[in-house]
Amino acid sequence: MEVFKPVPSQVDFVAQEKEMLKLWSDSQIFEKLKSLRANGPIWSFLDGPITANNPMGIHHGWGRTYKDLYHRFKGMQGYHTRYQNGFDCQGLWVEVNVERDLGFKGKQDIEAFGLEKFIILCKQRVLKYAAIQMEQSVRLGYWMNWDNPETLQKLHDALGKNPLAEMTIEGVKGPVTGTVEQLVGKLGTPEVGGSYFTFSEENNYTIWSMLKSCHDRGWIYKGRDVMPWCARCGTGISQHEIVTEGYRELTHPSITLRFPLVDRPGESLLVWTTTPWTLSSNVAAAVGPDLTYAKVRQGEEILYLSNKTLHMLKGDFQVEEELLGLDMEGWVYHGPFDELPAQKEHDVAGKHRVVAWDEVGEEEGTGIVHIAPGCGAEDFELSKELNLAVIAPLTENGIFLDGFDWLTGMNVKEVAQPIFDNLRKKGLVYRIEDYTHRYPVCWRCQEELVFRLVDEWFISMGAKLDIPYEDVMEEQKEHNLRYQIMEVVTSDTNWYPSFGKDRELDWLRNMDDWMISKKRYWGLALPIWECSHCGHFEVIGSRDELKKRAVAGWDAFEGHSPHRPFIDEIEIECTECKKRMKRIPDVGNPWLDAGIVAMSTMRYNSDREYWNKWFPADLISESFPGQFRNWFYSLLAMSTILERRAPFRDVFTYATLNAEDGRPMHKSWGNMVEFDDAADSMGVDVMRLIYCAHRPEKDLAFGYHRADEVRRQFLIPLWNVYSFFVTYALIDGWVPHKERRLTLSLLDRWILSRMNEFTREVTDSLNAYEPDTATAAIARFIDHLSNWYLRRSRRRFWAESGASDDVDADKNAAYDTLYRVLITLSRLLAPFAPFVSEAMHQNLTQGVETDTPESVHLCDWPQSESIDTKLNSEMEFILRLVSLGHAARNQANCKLRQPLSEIAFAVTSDMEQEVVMRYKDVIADELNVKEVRLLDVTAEVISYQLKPLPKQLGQKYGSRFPELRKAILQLDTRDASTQFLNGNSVDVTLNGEKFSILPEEVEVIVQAKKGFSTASEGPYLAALTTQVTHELKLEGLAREFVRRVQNLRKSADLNVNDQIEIQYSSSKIMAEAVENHQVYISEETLAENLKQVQKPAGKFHEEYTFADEKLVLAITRIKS
RNA sequence: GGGCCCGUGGCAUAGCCUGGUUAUUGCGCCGCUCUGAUAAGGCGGAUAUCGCGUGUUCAAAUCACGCCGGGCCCA
Repeated sequence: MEVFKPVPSQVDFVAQEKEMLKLWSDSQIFEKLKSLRANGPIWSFLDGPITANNPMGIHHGWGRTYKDLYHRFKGMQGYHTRYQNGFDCQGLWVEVNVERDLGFKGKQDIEAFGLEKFIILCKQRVLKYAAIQMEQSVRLGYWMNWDNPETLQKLHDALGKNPLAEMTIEGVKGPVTGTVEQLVGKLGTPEVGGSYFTFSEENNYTIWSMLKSCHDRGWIYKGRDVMPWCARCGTGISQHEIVTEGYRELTHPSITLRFPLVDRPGESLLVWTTTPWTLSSNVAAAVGPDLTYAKVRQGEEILYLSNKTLHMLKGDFQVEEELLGLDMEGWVYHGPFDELPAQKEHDVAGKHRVVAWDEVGEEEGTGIVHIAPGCGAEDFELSKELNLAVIAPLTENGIFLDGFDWLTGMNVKEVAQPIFDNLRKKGLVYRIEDYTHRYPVCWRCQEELVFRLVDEWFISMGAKLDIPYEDVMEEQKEHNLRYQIMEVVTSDTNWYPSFGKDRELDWLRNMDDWMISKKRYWGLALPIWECSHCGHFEVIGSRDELKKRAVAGWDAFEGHSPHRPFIDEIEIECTECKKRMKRIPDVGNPWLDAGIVAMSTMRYNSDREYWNKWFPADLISESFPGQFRNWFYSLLAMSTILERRAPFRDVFTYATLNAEDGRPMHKSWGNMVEFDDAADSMGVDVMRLIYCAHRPEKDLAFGYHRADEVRRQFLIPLWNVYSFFVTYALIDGWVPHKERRLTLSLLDRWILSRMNEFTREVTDSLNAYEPDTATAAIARFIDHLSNWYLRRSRRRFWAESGASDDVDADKNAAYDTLYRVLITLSRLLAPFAPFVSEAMHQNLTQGVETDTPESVHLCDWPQSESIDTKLNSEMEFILRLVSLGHAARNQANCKLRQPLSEIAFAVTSDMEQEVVMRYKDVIADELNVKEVRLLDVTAEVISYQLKPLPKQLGQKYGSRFPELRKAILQLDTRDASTQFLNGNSVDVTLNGEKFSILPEEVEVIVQAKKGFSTASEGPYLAALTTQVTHELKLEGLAREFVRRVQNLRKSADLNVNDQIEIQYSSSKIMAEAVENHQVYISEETLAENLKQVQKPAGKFHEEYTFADEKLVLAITRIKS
């Protein structure tokens, strides 16, 4: 009976991953993990919702790997966790895609299509992509309480047919029945289970209660402001969305034009703008009160502009006079569009005046700024200060309103040229030229934004006090949300990397009030009812409250989710004037949806006991771009509003994923890697290891080359150690035994001690949120295991069983050690590379040890047992010396296969000498030398060099170090070196003062005399004797012979225990070598027969020429 | 203009908190080499004024200040 299944050295990792997925699903491993840990301590993770709008990208894999890494780590440590993924469902990004699918151009198309149908399509899109992302996540090995994708598909289809039809789906504790729309709204609830969806009723109504809580404190208000506006989407873009990704480098025609002065005929202000459409609404021109302006003559006319912008004038000019901006204040000019009815209506025509404004600069333009308060945010601010008229020219679709004569009905995008023509006719144009600048665009549809005067709804963040946070008094915080949030961040949260906290606090310090409304369709229905009669508004905090207050429309709404259009039917009575109030048509900012989840998904309003158990989250994790002002912010804001507590304890953040060339991934640049492709060609273990090995705060260059590196570094050596183990265990019929009385070798004891050290490193690094450090420790350990422990232990596994008790005992110790290491390694690796570790676990334990869990992921996290630090550092030291030995061989150009008589080492202390001698067998084997000894530092050293160690001496003697150093270098080198090497101090006299220099304060660098090939590093020297005697040469040739046979065996694809017959013919010395080492060769190659013949014959045949020797070989398998 | 991060061979990176005179590792390149687990591995070589400047110090990649450049975030 075979215990282990044979493990070939080559494996299809991707196919194996798919087998493991099947195993997990067939055996319900994840379900078993959850029941296993059901009574464990709580570890609360809160997932940041992924937008369910497209298939998952490769960058999502990064974050999801971290999330899964920590879930599995904590799971193995015994923690009970919620495993709830989240989908972000509501908002403009879903709408934009649905519009695109339908070929819509703007809001009118949606209105014409019908809101009811449109909203259903939005919900369907979310369900469709949520199902796709789930399947991708499962492929990644991400263990969460996933919904059944088929159920989502069923809901998707049913929603399209009849949202009010009855339906039954499988819930957590049995079937759940309701209308399709109700069931969709219940996704993620305790009843239905699975991922949370931000469009759920629970989520929406919890936001309502939060908004009500704000309103109770007077923090909700309707503001009139000039906002960046997307005319295509027909909505304002809030400060939270516009920054960074909302700007593009664009070129527009800019115009410089004259504003003729009323009381100064022939004289004009010179004004510059990049947005000619705003000239229609000009009311003033601003000058910097302290700037110097020039009165300039050009031909017949007089122009005014600031001194530092004179370079923009074309042609000759004479400065006639200089004056301060202050002097110009109050001048009146003719506006460029005084003839428009809107200008007359606002009583500005002919009354435009010059105003003083500190913000005016001279970097661009003319130092005189055209002011249109209805078209610019700063202009609007200024208008409030100076009581200027506000002319708002555009509809929400960017069309000129009535009152603009020939402009009325034109699109803002198309008016630049007609306006230039018009101004040219009026003789106002001075110059028109292209200008490139950063201009805001809609972050979703890329349309250029305009600034538009709108009514929007805000949550007041509280005044910005111009003092450091530490100086804000308790009573100032009391009514100030800004400082309350800063307070919870400061006292209750830890950020990894730590600078995240500073970034968040910086955002909080500077942010404006939170604009929560959007003039769109698909999203949270803001629960604000407003009286058109008296202007009073109320915020409704729950469905029940709404039902009580409803005086109309409830029947139409009943049975529907709280979304448009049905929610809009409901009217309530105004408490002030008793008239009917209607809901404002706006929907909510989507960060309300994502930010409430620390409350909603933890059942804040439905099961307070549960909430108390799971809130706050122990960990949240997302990438930095955007999240400091978005999700982190909204989570903090809402939790502070409701509880004045932080919603999480630790935040683990990471940077941005780029393509391998370091640039962002872009379909058209050909550097895009799709998640599904990567999963199926590099494999997800490799993908996960790329992520885990990377420093989180640095941008990650992701690609297939990196994947190859990672596979080579981790999976291949790991797999081959495992394959080696299984191969020989099967040959020997070795199985693990509970009862172990082992005589461990030095190497066994070392690798076990290293394993414990490594266990501690991985555990500590994960606890410190340094998965990259943990992964580096894994790489180091695999390297030690494969390239040292196993390479130096292989022979023990080949020894023939039954030869002697000692040999059997040693072999058993080797098997047992390697087995234990592989078992522990598979567990430590499980959170990082869950598939390959599971494959190893399955084969190594199932059917072998009855009490081993059926999956590696059900195992307990390994504990670090005794670490023999002395042993570990000794071996570190030996590895250094061995490396020097290899270098010495390389120096002599002497291949390792050629045995040499001896190697001698120079080291720095008695202790090190003792270590070398204790490890001489290992060193001799590795370096293929007959003898390992210490260099005789008096007889065999040709030169000495003293190197005073600055660290020791500098710290001890401070500023006297340079002189002391000089004095040491002036000592008799040979004499002093010998003293130091013998462990004695040497006295140095400096200005009559005596200093005793200790041996550990000086490095002695020695050079061996002729006859050795040497390599050195600092004070360490490896000196190799390179003479090759005839005997050694024969031995080397015998090894050459063996090597050739082994290559033949390998290319013949023989099993490692197949017996063979060898026939050979060769030159004379080679023949002598074979004869002298017949036994050795036969043993090494498993040769029953070794025959010298004229013409070697056999199944596998090869001729070699090397050095001066010729060899013809043939081998035949004779039995297996 | 403000906050945060970063600048190290051709490229990518470690070290910086806690200063020590020969700066880590990987990729790529060249040479050598090992292998009855290894699609690998090992040894060596070429390639770095550690962004620039000033200061602190016996000593600066490391600490401080200023500047330059890049990134993220804000104005």
